[in-house]
Amino acid sequence: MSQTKPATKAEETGLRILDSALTLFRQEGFDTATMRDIAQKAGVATGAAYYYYPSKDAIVMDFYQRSCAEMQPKIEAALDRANGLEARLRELIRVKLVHFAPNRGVLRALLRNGADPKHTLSPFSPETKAIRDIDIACFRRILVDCGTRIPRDLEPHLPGVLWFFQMGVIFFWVIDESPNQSRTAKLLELATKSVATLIKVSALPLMRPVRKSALQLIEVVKADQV
Amino acid sequence: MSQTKPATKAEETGLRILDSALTLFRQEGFDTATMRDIAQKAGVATGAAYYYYPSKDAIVMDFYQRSCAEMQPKIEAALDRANGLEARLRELIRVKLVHFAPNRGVLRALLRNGADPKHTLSPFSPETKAIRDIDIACFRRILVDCGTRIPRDLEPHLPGVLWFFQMGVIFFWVIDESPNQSRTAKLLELATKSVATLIKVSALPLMRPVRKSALQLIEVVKADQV
DNA sequence: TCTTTATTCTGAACGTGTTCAAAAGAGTTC
DNA sequence: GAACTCTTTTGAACACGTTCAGAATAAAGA
Repeated sequence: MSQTKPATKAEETGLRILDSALTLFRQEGFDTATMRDIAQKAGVATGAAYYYYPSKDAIVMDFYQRSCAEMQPKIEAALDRANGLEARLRELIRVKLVHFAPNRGVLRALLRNGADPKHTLSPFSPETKAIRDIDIACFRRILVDCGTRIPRDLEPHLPGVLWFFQMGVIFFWVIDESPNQSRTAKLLELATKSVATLIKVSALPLMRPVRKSALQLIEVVKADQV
Repeated sequence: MSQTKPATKAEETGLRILDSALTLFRQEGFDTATMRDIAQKAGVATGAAYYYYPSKDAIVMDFYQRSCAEMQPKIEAALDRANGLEARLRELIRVKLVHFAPNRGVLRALLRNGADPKHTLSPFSPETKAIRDIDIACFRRILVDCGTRIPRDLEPHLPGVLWFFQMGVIFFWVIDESPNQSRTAKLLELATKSVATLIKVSALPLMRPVRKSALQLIEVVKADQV
């Protein structure tokens, strides 16, 4: 599980706690696995876990941050491999789902608190801003030289909107209990196609008023996610 | 707060617990108010609260159910008052926001677990199905004689989609910390207008393929919300 | 080497939601 | 009224996340 070499002893203990936690989360779920279990499995006292992580949620947070870092190269590869707006969008999201797949239950704990930006977890919180910015940058990269003309007025907001769309898909995936999450696969297929078409169509001169309305909406929604 | 006459003594105790809980929830928030506080304020032992409510969440659930029942007449009035698809949709949602306003924090606790249908709370859970069905029926009522032609293929699904849209607005409202939730007001204005336009446009013969795509998407998403 | 300081770890304790065996009432039957 | 059932109420106890005063260990300076 831990791919980095443990430099110091303390660092090694921290990783052992993280690994124990993730293993238990996978085996019995986030809620069932107790901090006492995690500490015991890591061979330390209960309190030690709190020396490394300020809370149980913080473990999930750390997992999330590490996952996003690990994913970056895979995402680069996917974007090189795929051509065109639709394929790139779909593959980018697919990479994330595949990467998170073994820890789907852990991710559920992360998204449990929905979009409440006041909660530490939640992809909208200030704590996750750094990750969010990197993420959104990926969506900006999707758009350059993708073969689809992006309307000037829409362009600066589109990465954020696509990121939001991605969050919707991930959210759906996390609570999707169909065998092998096949419904999410279908959704991803259909939804990316629709999104790509929508963007293409929105570039038509006739669609200017529609774009205007959409932009107004985006403005209102974005106001707090500074 | 309690408007119904307490028939039996037990019923009266139950209501006292509910009232105490809601008062404390409003005063100090759902998390800060403890079951011990609630019981004490109601003048009973801690365990008594659990004789009437199986859990702290269940109190919020009861509040939600009662609220929805109380709201029904107000909704009827709003639908009589308003004409046209857009106005009806907007007023229906506005009635709900106004009614919930004093207990916005309580509703936040309800929506905290997002869309996880496995959680007892959550507007998607089996426990809330009854309320959901009544709610969706209201949106069906919006559509009849609203002056807008609804496409045949879209018509059976539209009430559910509008209900979902409403949930989105409520969710936004619950986490909206702008003064007097003015951002939600703006969002409601813009979003209902867009939705109404979208429905009108979707009726054009030219839009048949777009409708098809949308319907496929709806099919996939609806599969679990039996 | 022997202090002194900083880091790492311990385990008891707190407050929380929740459970439960048993007590207290309230009705009903003889 | 006494015995018996059913409903209501109690308060101690449990498991959990979390805190914290202090012990153990490591690092640094004399």
